[in-house]
Amino acid sequence: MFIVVAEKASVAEAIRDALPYKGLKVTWVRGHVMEMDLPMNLRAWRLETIRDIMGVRRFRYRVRDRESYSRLSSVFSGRDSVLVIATDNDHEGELIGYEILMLYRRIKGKDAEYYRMRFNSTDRREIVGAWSRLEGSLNWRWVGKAMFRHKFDLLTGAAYTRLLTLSISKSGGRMAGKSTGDGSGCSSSNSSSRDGYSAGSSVSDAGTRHDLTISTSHITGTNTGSNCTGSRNRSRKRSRSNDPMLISWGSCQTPTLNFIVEREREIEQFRPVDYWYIDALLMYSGIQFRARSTNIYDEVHASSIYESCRGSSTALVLEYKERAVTIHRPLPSRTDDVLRDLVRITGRSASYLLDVMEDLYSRGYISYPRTDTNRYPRGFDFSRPLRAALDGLGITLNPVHARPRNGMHDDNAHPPIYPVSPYHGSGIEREVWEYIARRFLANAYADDATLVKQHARLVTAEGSVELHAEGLYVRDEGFLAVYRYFMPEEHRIPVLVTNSSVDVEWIDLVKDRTKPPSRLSEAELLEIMERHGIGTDATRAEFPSLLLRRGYATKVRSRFKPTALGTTLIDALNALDGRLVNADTRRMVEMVMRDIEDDRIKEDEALNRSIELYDHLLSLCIKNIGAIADALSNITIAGKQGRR
DNA sequence: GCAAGGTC
Repeated sequence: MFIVVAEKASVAEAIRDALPYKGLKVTWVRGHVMEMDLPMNLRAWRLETIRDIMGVRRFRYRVRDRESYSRLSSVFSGRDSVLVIATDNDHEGELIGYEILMLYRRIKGKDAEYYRMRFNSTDRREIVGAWSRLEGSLNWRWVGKAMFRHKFDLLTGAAYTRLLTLSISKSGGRMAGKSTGDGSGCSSSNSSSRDGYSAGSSVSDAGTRHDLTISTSHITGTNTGSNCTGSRNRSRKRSRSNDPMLISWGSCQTPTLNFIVEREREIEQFRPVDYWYIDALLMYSGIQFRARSTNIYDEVHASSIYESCRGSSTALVLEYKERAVTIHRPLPSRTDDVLRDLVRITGRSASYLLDVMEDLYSRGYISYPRTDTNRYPRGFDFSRPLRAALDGLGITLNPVHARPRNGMHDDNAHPPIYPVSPYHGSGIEREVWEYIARRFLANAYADDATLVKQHARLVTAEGSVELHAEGLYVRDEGFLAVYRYFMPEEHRIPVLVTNSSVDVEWIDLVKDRTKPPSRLSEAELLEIMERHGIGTDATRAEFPSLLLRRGYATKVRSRFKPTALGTTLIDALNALDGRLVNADTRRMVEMVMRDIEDDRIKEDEALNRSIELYDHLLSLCIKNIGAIADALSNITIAGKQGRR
């Protein structure tokens, strides 16, 4: 009996439909089954043990999804069961597969046979194809790189967060206290005989060893609380008023906050400058159009120029030019590009929109929504997405071959997002589906658009002041016909002839001043995060919301403004070492992950080397913690009073 | 009570 385990229920269902065979049982988990945590002796938050965190190399692997864990346990206990790992085809899916394998081999023995099934969509043929080419092993380099990231982020995140949080509570900034002890039902009050089982060496393949200790106390214990695995609750959490103040640090959240603080600094330091320009309304063969001079930064000079030309009733055309500009059709849909556009189009937050995509995916309307790929694989079958898009949009198209414009990104795990079946519903789901369908058509079945930019240079009859007029119109609509989201606004000027004369309707002197850059919108923040490799396509959307919950930033007219707490935190850390706040940490993590994947370094050595630097920076923080804590405490106490 | 990564 093959036991096929998918990463989520919706995929399990698709597999069951595609492979309706006897002797095949499909079940599922819900993302990670296990969660990495610090060993028990470091459970308590204490300043004295913070340095020890960085030295941890044996991790506790806790069961986080008890329901999946016990369901799998009982299925694996069947006498002739053989595991087929059907988690997502990416490194995090590989790690989830490893978690499943650990459990399987605890039951079946350390050499028990298993298979890995790889597919990139829940499309029936894709699944049938994957079943026909099962692999005999996990990709251990993928497991290793995912494991490295988990460990690095846990050690650094826990150490810095505890240091910052504990030191401000020491210096009097602590909020109304919640006990940090047990009583939650989540502790290991029931010590099972299997507690402390070490899985490290028993499931290593291909020379890969992972020092893990499985704690089974959650499974066998009498825990009824749901908050042990409550990631759902976490994201709903709004108020911090009853929590002890938490000052968190993380390789993704801190650089994201830093982007917001940096922008605020630019705005604060901005000094506006006054300038003037000549503005004119002109007319040529019955068509009105605007023209203006370049900016003049001196008031006296501007006035004299204006005085010299204000009596003009005509202007002379010095030059008229048209320039064709090609607007390329969009690339295949990657999560990041799609979210950024949809945030602009719908005004909803990226994390919400990703939920909507997840929902459309699980109901079979679009392909897997978390992808970093914007090129189609060789042999990709466009016919079904095409039918889905045309049907769902009510468009007819003469049969033509797909000729997608491909990008350069490939995560080697998922194809771009494409429509799988027509969605005829309404509301935000429809908006999202429609965007994906339209983008699919625009990319693979439409031409680039051609715009024409017009530029005219004129000179006033009196004073000889040079004026410029700009125009824009669409020559070939191309993909814009099906993808109207960011349609350029047409504003034509008449086609002018050199040396001809145009009428001046009025002429004016306008005063203006240079403006500071605006605060970051969510779309801009996401774009910057992506450019710096902060987060993944699946998680990036979460961080802006997290910063709001932590009280590091607020949203003012849908743009991000750092709070005093956020600014103080960044300033204090940045003063010690820029690497504590900028995107370097993440860049390093990404690089090391690539090295592990390409077998240039082993996971344990990668961890030692990377932690070394952040251990050094930690001791720097500890040396200076007095000043950091004072600055933060002043803010948090003031902030607390301010909220009352 | 920590991170970031999955999914719900």
